[in-house]
Amino acid sequence: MSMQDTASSGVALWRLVADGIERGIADGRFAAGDKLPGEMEIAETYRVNRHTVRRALAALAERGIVRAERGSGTYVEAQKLAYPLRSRTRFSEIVGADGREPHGRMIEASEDVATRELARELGLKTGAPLVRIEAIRLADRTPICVSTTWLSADLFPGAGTVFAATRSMTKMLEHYGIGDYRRGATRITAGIVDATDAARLDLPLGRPILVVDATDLDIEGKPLVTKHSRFAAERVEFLVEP
Amino acid sequence: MSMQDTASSGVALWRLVADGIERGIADGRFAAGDKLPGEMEIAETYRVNRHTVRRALAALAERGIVRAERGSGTYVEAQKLAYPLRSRTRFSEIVGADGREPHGRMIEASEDVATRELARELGLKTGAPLVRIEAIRLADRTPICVSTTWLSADLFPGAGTVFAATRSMTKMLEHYGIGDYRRGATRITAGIVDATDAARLDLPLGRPILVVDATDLDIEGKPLVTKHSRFAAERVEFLVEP
DNA sequence: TCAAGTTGTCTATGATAGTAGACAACTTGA
DNA sequence: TCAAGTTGTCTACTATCATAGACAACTTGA
Repeated sequence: MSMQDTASSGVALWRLVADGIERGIADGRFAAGDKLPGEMEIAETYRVNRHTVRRALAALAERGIVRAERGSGTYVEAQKLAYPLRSRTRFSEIVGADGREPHGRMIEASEDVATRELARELGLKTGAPLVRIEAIRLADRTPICVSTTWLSADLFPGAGTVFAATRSMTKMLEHYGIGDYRRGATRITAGIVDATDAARLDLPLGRPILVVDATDLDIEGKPLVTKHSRFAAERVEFLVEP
Repeated sequence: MSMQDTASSGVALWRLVADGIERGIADGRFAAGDKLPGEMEIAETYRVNRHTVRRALAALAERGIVRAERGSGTYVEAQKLAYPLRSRTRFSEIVGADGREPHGRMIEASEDVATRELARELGLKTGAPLVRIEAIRLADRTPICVSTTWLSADLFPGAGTVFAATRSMTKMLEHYGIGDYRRGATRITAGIVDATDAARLDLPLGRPILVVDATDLDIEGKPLVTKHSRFAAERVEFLVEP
């Protein structure tokens, strides 16, 4: 296939190759540490020029998924981020412990009112005013999860602005005088990524996600925030320790 | 956003715009028959050049999803023709019920002899003389299907000429004294349009077609005609009712 | 009838995408 | 040591992608 003799789909060839290799890693055809086929061999299997393969591998290397070694080969880097689920769960600490650099960014903040479920989680009344924050978290340049966070608009006025500035849930809570907090109940399910999250997580459509619903409590056990997070399943591994 | 100032994702801008518009149609923000915003307005909402919008609209028009009218605007194309598969299936009635005007036209008629399969379908002997009719059916000006019809040359002499004049299978059968008929077995498969049918259906090459093989029977259950029809999949939706 | 707004077409320019070939630099195993 | 195989880099060429501006052709409503 070439761009010259087929109708263009609007998706670059190198992207198709990169997605193919990434899928191979995600579903275990290539394990962490494995050597990928040579660039020429990949080029032949995809019927594509070697330079196009190199473009695909460069994109994967940029995201830390593979690593090229001159003279030797290209190896699968992608070890899943080990994400322990403890009562004290801080994204930045977990990523830092993995030797990677944590980043956070707010996508959107808005006013909302509590549904019955949200009110129960947060210990508020149905219809109580809430702040809803959509945020994304990354390790190095790789998106790990997107999460929707709700918290009381009465207790945390202007929380969206504060979070946008601090880029950290922990620092945002400190701003309101919350020195420490801990994880309450955590529910884990799985699903398929939707189009919006796919774009945010830089995932192809149809990939599995880990869905985590959790509420953080203050030291007295009073609910502070409740979150609905979607993790790229292929980039993270939850560790539940007794 | 432009290819110049952001890291490329490997997905063309026009494709993102086209996907966005298509999603808008799919989730009902634009209904069938609606006028889309002007090209300039779309360009502004997506922060993109008008030519890029035109590329996106061209791709959608190519697939029959929108239709541009010079000087007026770009409109969401009619929804798929709902085509119920009942024992009494008349193209003209189905199209009329959809508020559109049915048309038929003979492309070609020729003498033929029955293969074993055709003979079995029509209750004739292998090698029996047949009339073969190629015809096209349209709703308003949109081609819906092309079909090849075989019927006995002994029972229906000059059928090709009669069909060319009446432009209707029902009227042609009336000419031979057949007042009513009903649909026998119907087999549905799908395929890719070939060059000949593509030209007749005004379809780009590579588009999917619904292939229907069916035999019509008289009121006593005796086979009258057998047909091999190819429907433009993007213009029709079969409804199977219990 | 006419002005405003719409799609269609043309030219032009620069950045990306993809192919092609050649050679350098390096690793591995015999 | 050496040949084979690997990744890295360079040049060259073509097609596509995206932007920009101008104007033609057409529709609509006042």
